[in-house]
Amino acid sequence: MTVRTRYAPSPTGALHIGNVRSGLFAYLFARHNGGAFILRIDDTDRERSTRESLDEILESLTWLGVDWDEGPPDARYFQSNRFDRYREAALQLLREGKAYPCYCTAAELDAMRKQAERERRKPGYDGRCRDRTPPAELAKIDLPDKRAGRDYTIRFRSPREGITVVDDLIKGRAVFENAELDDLIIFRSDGVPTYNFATVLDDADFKMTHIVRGDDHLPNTPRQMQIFYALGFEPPAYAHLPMVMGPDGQKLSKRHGATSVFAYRDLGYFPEALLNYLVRLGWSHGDQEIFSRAEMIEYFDFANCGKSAGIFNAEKLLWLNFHYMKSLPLARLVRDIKPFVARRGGTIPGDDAWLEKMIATLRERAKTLVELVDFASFYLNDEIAIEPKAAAKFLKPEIAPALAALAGEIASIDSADFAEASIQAGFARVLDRFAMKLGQLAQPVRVALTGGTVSPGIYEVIAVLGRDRTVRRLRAAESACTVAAS
RNA sequence: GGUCCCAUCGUCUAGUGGUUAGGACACCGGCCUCUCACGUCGGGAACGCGGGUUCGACUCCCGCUGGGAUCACCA
Repeated sequence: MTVRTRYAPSPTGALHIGNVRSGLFAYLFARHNGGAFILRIDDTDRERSTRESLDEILESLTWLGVDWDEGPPDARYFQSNRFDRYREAALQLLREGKAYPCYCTAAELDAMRKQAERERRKPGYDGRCRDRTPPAELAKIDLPDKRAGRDYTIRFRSPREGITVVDDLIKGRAVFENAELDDLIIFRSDGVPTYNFATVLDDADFKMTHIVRGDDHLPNTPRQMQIFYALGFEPPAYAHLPMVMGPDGQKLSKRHGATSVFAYRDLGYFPEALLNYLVRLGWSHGDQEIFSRAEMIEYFDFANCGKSAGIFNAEKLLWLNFHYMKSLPLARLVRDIKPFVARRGGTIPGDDAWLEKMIATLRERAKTLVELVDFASFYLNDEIAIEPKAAAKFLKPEIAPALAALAGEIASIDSADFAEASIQAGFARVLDRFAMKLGQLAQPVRVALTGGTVSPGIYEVIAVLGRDRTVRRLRAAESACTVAAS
């Protein structure tokens, strides 16, 4: 039997990284087994579902490179297009006496819950409408339709005796008393099926073999299995992944700051880094930390998934991003950095080959693309601002002659020969003439060229900056020294 | 509160009855050095508690404690 897994996000908000990790694991399991990965859109809640969220989900997965074999844009993979099927199945259950209409109003239900809570009983539905409709009438019951005056809900008649066993691929065996499962609503009074019902029917119709999802769904599982049975299907295998928590130990949510895939993309993270981070949160392969997509697929299995929740560690993600910053091909970085430069309204004073050289000097100093562009501003902009503190410390009158001399040396280098070696030779002559150590000259030059005291190696900076801009900045710094003196 | 899940350094984890309990992030220190980084070398840091089982438990069982999830006409 070929493995078929699915990822079924609902388009009611951004694609959350805790959530997308479940999708990733489902994806890896399918790919590892040469099976199919299906993307399904759970949009039964038409009030909250938006086109923007759908686009964000699709774009996020594409950016991450998590590709699906079946799913959008194929209309069949949207729950909102399957209402006829849900109605048919619900009617079937009604006819067979496996479901029944419930006439309790939302307000009544709410009151019942509060009452149960006061009396410290379990807050579930007590089943008061379970036998209200005689079996003979059940087959004649129609689905809810408010406009036709049928504003009741349809509940699933859950078995009250026995047990339901979930043999989870990750958590092991969990046994539930059926008496604990109340009769859940499968059709709302507005004629819309609920999640637990639609999901089961989809998983059955699309022949899912393995349900991979967060363990917050574990309590739902016995109910869903019972619906599978009632519908005449065999439940799939389950793999419940532990949750991803925020630093405070609570389920990761928006209030923990950046949590969406888009947020990390816009912060200058690489999809490789995000994927690598996510795959190691709850899964391991010995001591290995760095995984290519091919390796993830090759090694992934549930046996090496942990059972306990993990706390999202932004610093480790940052380190991974840094790792990819240092090791991705320069051509790729050139491509990736452009939108970030554009976003700052900057222009690029060179071609891709020049950009590569620039990035090469910066990549081991920047952990994200945003940082990279920040550091690159002295390369990218014609005008630089000199930090006052740096100027006060390094651009003193005494250094002016040496700066002038260096400007002359640099200016005299033939453009065909303009590289680190010739630049270093120019430095050596100035150092010799003024009897200075490199350290005494490098810092003032650094301030003159970059505006600050921190930068890549000074020869590299000059090589990338180019002769003319270097000379111009050197001369400007020289006069700044003189002005400060007078 | 009921039900279910979970428990190794601060964090992510390796470990599957006998190990000086390993790695990674973060942190601290040395080296390298034109600054900052990178790199490199080294350091501190963990088996929640109590009972069993066993010649021997981080590993198996039970209890406790702690943490989490879930109990919607949301998904």
